[in-house]
Amino acid sequence: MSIDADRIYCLLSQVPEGRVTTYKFLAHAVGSKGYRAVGQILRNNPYAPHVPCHRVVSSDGSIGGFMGNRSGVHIQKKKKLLRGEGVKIKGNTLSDFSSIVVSDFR
DNA sequence: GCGCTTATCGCAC
DNA sequence: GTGCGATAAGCGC
Repeated sequence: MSIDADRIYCLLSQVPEGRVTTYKFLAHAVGSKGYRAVGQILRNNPYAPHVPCHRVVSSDGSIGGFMGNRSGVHIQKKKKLLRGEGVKIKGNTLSDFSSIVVSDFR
């Protein structure tokens, strides 16, 4: 089955500020194991600012990478942005990730 | 305990 | 039609 990109955007859209989600759960939420596919959809991001791709992190709580290449220093800005929303970031990983990760969309 | 490899899905070329 | 890419999980050493 295919991952409904619209579903990804919908779930991500309902994630409040100061909270993040993981590729694994997003993929699982749509009923697929295409963890990478989720990132791929976010990579194109047709919904742009409506879909806070920087709010999506890896299952380990690490930022992983955004904008198609983790080399993007923009990640640093994202981390700071998330921190401004109430998300504490440690290096390349979320400190309170386990406390802010939304693993239950329903 | 840490590292590398395999599996999986979507999008771009 | 093929290849690459924002990951995840498992197996090996």
